Amino acid sequence: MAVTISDVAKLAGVNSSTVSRVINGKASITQETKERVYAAMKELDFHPNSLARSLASGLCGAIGVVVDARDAEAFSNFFFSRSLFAIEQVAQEKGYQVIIANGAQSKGRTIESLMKERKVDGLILPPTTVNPSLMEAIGDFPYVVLGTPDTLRGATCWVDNNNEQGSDLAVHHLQEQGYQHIAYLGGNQKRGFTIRRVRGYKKTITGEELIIPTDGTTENAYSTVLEILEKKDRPDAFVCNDNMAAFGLLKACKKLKIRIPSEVGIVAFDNYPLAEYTDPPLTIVDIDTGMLGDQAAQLLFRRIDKRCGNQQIMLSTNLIVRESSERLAK
Amino acid sequence: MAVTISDVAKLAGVNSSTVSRVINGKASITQETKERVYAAMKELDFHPNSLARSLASGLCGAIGVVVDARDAEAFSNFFFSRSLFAIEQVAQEKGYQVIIANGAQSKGRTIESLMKERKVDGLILPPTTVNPSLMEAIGDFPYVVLGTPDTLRGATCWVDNNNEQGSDLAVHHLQEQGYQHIAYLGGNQKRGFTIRRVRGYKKTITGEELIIPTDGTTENAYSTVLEILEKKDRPDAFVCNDNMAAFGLLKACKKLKIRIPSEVGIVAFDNYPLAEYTDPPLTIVDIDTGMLGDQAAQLLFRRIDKRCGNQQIMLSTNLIVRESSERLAK
DNA sequence: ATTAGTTGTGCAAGCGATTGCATGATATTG
DNA sequence: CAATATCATGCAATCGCTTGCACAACTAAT
Repeated sequence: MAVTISDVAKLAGVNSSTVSRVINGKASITQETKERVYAAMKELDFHPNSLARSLASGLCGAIGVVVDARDAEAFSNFFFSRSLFAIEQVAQEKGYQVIIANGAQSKGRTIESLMKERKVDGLILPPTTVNPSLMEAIGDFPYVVLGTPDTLRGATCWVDNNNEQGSDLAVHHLQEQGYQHIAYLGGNQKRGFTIRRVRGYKKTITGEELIIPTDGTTENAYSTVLEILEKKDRPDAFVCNDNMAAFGLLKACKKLKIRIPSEVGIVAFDNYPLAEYTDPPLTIVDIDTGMLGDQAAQLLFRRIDKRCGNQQIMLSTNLIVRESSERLAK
Repeated sequence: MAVTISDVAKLAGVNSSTVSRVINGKASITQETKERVYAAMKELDFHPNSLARSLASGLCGAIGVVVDARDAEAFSNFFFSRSLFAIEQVAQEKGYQVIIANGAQSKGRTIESLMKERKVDGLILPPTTVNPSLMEAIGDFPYVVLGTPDTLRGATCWVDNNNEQGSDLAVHHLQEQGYQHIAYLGGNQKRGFTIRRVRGYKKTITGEELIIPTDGTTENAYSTVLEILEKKDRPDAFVCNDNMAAFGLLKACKKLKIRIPSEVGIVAFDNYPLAEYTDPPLTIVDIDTGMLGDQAAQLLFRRIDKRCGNQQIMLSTNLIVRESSERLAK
């Protein structure tokens, strides 16, 4: 058996509750007693059993991050992994563990189990899981949605990048650079963030609207856009829903020997490491997923500590201007 | 307070130990009793407190995945995230949680805490953390290293892709395609897997050896290889340590108008989603990170169930032949 | 010197399950 | 039909820690 708190107590010549108090830095304990306890802990190589602690204290010291990943692709999505890194960092500072769980196959049962079986003190959820029945089950359990839910926007607690504003930034920039006919390329038009980006595009655009959906792959973007570029009245600029679409577009332009940025300008959402190294480098609406994760985790801990209720945090996006859209000399 | 096992027992008119046995499917319980208990559980919306369970049973129902990530980049590394996806899947089937922890800043303290504070029943570790003192601390606690440790290869438990064999595959293929002067491009020459890949390259190569280290970025690979390609006696083929190096190489060839695969052949390790869409598409030594995670998790659970001791599992790699190395007509 | 207020520590009752042992009720066997 | 084995269930200890309450010792105020 492992070393317990009473072993330490015995060795230090005190009661186990005193040891507990020393561990948790509670109440007033004589410096001398403290030192005796610490010495005993060190001598016995004592590590408190976190399960027993949690059971007694009612706090489990873990938060859950739920993903909605049908395949490895979605999971390795760098959006997710960067947020996760940030979340883990915040949790570590707080002395919390991070539990990840894929909720894709389970229709809310993953979330329920994490919560009701007392495995976590709080949850970070993907927007796709939000629905009225889940929210009812959650009750006042601390959670934060990472992204804007499609329903219950006002009644839930979430952190998101401002996708509308991102499109606005992109379109404005392209207009300033003198592009006239700006199209929106890519994205599953059913997903919330795409809808919001398209909405921002529509709101800001002055000329003719053109929305070109894709299935999310580079290949599909390539073939789809190829046709469009061959037309006479082709757009002279594109806002791309993601880097995949942009890569496809780059390839199509290369194929047709269309020069970038002089003939066609490109701005893309998301900042893949590779976006900097394409030819030419891509102008990007930077979605700072690290910050997103950080903010979500901070907010979650505030809720766990009962220091706030539902909140909606919208982070603004930044434009990183690179060659793909710089038609005007600086 | 939450619903407890004794509430259920009371409602079902049985003892709490009976309820416990029903939950755990233990011993022989009358069908009728079982049904009464199930009904009571449903009526009260009972969820067993996993903390109390773990404390009593001695099993925590979680495994830990330790990462060694200094920055978000390393963390979002798709190698890691794909493995993680697979690990989570295996764990979920077993009813286990997955705890992730970044051990980068803590010099083994993360691992020690996870293990000794009874937070997990087993650990999946990165090869970089392996050293004699850690192994001593671990003792016979179940763990699996994901990758080959640089030290203690024979005395630890790990799962890895066969990097040497991967290089062998690559070089052989290039030789078959008639390339004569094959160079090895990229990689931090201090990292274990790079060393093993280079070893495989050296072993299989017949002509002149040429090893070109890079700092891992596309940019560095580009500038480094540009110089080399301008020389007269440049290599006519490259084995790239990773996709980043290959992207840099592609860019350099394009710049110098060197045709691929007729003038220069390329094979690269790792299978980024993008590798299929480059121009030309890259021939790849496929590192199946999903399988790696799957095998590691399976092995870990075997160890947790005490069904095996240290084991070393080496998965062989596959070559995915695409245009970048196909000089001969098929 | 008496009273009141701190302070440091011990006692013991939880937290919510699991599980070995005991027991009474059935089933099996000669 | 007595004796034995098997089955279904209850009792109570246990897992290792936290924490409210009690209390003695000491300080400060009147």
